[in-house]
Amino acid sequence: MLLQRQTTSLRPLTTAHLAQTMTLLGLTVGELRQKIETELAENPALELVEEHHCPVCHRPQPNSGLCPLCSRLPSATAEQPIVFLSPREDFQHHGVLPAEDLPDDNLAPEVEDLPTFVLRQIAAELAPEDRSLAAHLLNNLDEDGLLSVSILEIASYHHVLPSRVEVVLKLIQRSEPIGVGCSNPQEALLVQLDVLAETRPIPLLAAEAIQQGMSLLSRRKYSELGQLLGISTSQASQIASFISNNLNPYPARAHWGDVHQSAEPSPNVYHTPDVIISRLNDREETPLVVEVITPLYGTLRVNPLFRQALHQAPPEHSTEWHQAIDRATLLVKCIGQRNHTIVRLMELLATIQRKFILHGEVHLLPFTRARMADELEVHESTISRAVSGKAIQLPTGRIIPLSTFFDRNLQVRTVLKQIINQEASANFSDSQLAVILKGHGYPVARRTVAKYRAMEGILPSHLRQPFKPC
DNA sequence: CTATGGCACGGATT
DNA sequence: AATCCGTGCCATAG
Repeated sequence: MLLQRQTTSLRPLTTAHLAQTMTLLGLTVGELRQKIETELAENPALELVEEHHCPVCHRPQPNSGLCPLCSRLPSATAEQPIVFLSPREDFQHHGVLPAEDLPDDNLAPEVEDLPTFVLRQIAAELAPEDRSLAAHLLNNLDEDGLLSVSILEIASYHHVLPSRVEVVLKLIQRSEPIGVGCSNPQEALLVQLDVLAETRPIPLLAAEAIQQGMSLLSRRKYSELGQLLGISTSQASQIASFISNNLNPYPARAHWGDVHQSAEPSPNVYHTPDVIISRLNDREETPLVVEVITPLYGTLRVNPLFRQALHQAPPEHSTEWHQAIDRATLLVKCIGQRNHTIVRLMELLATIQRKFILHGEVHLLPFTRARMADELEVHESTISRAVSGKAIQLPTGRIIPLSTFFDRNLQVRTVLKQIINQEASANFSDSQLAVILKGHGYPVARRTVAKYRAMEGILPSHLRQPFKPC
């Protein structure tokens, strides 16, 4: 107690304040934007200055002159990714990157919002008189693709039976992104599971796990989940990993597994991408364009006028004003630091995993955060923070967790999947698979093959269908 | 006897 | 320090 007091009083407020660093690295764009917005509202010393536009591509950017992309374009090489900060907020759910990214490219990007996207899919099966119902439903989706009104509300508004609304809703839920229009994540998962079951075997009890153990599932209490379902802990966690690999509780947020530990009231875990990677054009030998998304348009800085006015501060507000300045400086500095780290991280990642980004999971090289930390000469935890909870959009439009880049066995698992899919008549047993994998350069134990199978939801050999749909 | 799943341990990773 | 991951050994099912 006494000791604590001493240490706190030892530090003079002013310098301690400035030396401090905020933990911004671990935040996603969405979280960071919230933080900045509240800070902006509360702190008069903070100022958001208007952005400029690049004369070539008209993309908004902090400085005048050419934007980072356009200025680096001439010297771009295929191996070296172009990484820069981008204020883009308007990504598309299923988005192929809008063409505005390519200077000289005059194609207007076809912007389609989620409601129209879904409506187009179901149009054929939709009775004309139900069109307004569908429209009403689709317009009440929240940003996660979940329905924010009740069926009864809609029904009574349109003077129809709830069952009719349900029919339309079912139609919606079964279209891409599968699960849109469910009223909660749980329901969305179940619909997805159901649809998935038509094309591929799914683990037993997966549905039960979602129905009964949703809260356990999201808190990663696998042993309790196992007890609930009457199965072992490892079985439970295998089901969990299947779910997080293949299903998505927030349909509009594209493919993004990893049920995060933070419990119920934080829907922000699933979010818009923090980084978007695209290719410059369709040719093979092009540099990757990596956009690290910034939360706001414009640049954040300490208001110079406020700083000038500091001398004339009324004495009773003097310290208060100083603190405001300090806070603002700190925030600006930390945001800069955050951006810097992420940019460097992405530069290296995009270089190393170029093949993975372009050609898929088979080409993912095993690479640990520790190694990355070593290369970048930062602490391991820095990388961990930078990676965790963030999402990245690949050139294909898929959104995946950034942590996938450090998935140690994804590569082997995909190869395994391929082998099993290609297996002609006879199904390989786990030990056979182990031998084959060894031949491909992946020495794994038979026991491990079994685990990978389970993770991918592939049944044991004697239960597998001899015919592969392809 | 063969193929798999459960459990648990040790080492790597975060 | 906590967690994840690959593996070996044993039990069980077919």
